[in-house]
Amino acid sequence: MSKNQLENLNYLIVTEFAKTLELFDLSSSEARLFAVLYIENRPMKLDEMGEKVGKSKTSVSNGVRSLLDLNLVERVWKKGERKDLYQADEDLYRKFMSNYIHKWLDATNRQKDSLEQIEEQLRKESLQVNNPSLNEYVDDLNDRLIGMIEFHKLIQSTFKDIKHSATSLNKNN
Amino acid sequence: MSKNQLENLNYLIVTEFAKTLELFDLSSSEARLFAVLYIENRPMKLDEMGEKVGKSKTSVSNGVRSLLDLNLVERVWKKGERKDLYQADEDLYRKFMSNYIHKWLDATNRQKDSLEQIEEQLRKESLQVNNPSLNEYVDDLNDRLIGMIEFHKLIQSTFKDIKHSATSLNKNN
DNA sequence: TTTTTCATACAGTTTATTCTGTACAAAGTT
DNA sequence: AACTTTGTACAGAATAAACTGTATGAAAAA
Repeated sequence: MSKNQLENLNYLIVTEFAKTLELFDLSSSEARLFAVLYIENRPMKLDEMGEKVGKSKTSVSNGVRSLLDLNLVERVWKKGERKDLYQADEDLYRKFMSNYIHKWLDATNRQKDSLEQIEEQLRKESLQVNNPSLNEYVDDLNDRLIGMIEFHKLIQSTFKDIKHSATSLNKNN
Repeated sequence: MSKNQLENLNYLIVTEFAKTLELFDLSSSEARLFAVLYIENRPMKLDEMGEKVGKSKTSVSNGVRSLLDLNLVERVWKKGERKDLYQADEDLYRKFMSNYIHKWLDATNRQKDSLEQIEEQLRKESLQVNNPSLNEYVDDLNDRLIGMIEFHKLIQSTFKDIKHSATSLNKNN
């Protein structure tokens, strides 16, 4: 097997892996960048990454910062090295999955709160409605609100389950 | 409470609900469109929806078709009505969650297969490598591949758990 | 201190996505 | 058959996202 063939395989792997990472709401560039960092398995410089993903240094700099913000990549210090070095977190599952679950739980919690607040407001003000057709409209609206809130609760309970399943999986490793 | 105030609440609810729906990979327009259909709780015509979401008929037509493709909305027939009528599926949780879970399972399965295929290819061809430095590279690459495949397995096992949890939730309703 | 090397802010460009208006074909009405 | 009404294909406009090259300031090297 030639070096060329190996580089080809490397390229394929990066491409496939990046597709999976996009499912976690990374942009395609971010996904590819992380995939490269992960497969190289060593601290890399901006220009090295730029070379590998075929993007400008500015672009890679932005990408790396996103990944840093998401806690998927860390900056590494090496004696006598002037350029910044970055490397991918090893623990794929924990980083990606738990990030993801928390994102869902946060978001649905926030939105459920908003809806419940609206529900309360609706309940309060509906007492002052005498017009029968308006009253009916309020009731309908309230039904729908309840449906939505229930939906949010179900999502949350599902993701809480995942959360537990996820942490127990981690324990077994 | 005035009719105007109610419309205002309605607007707020749609906005909040749409945010949640975007988490399921709907575009913001699709999300808003579904939210409107759901809150109205009745079959709606294209122009009515266009009015409510403030978009052109063409735009709504495209949006509705996307939602139809995703099985989130259905076309409804009504006697003596020339225009098409569409309404939102009632069962939010089942439609959105199970769609979503299957999407994950499908995608990760496909990508895991690709990676395993590459792994096999690597294993076969690596037997013909004599150059020591290339050999090391092959081993490193293989390690990384194994890490990725493991990652995919963990994701799958997590989503299979959710799938069960989700279906049991449904039984209790 | 001067010079070099680096990361990133910024502005402008390219590319991709979303939306609109017109046009047309299919179906309904007269 | 002639005329309306309706949904959507299509092409172009508007908007948003991603990328690039230049410029700048901070830090290291000379």
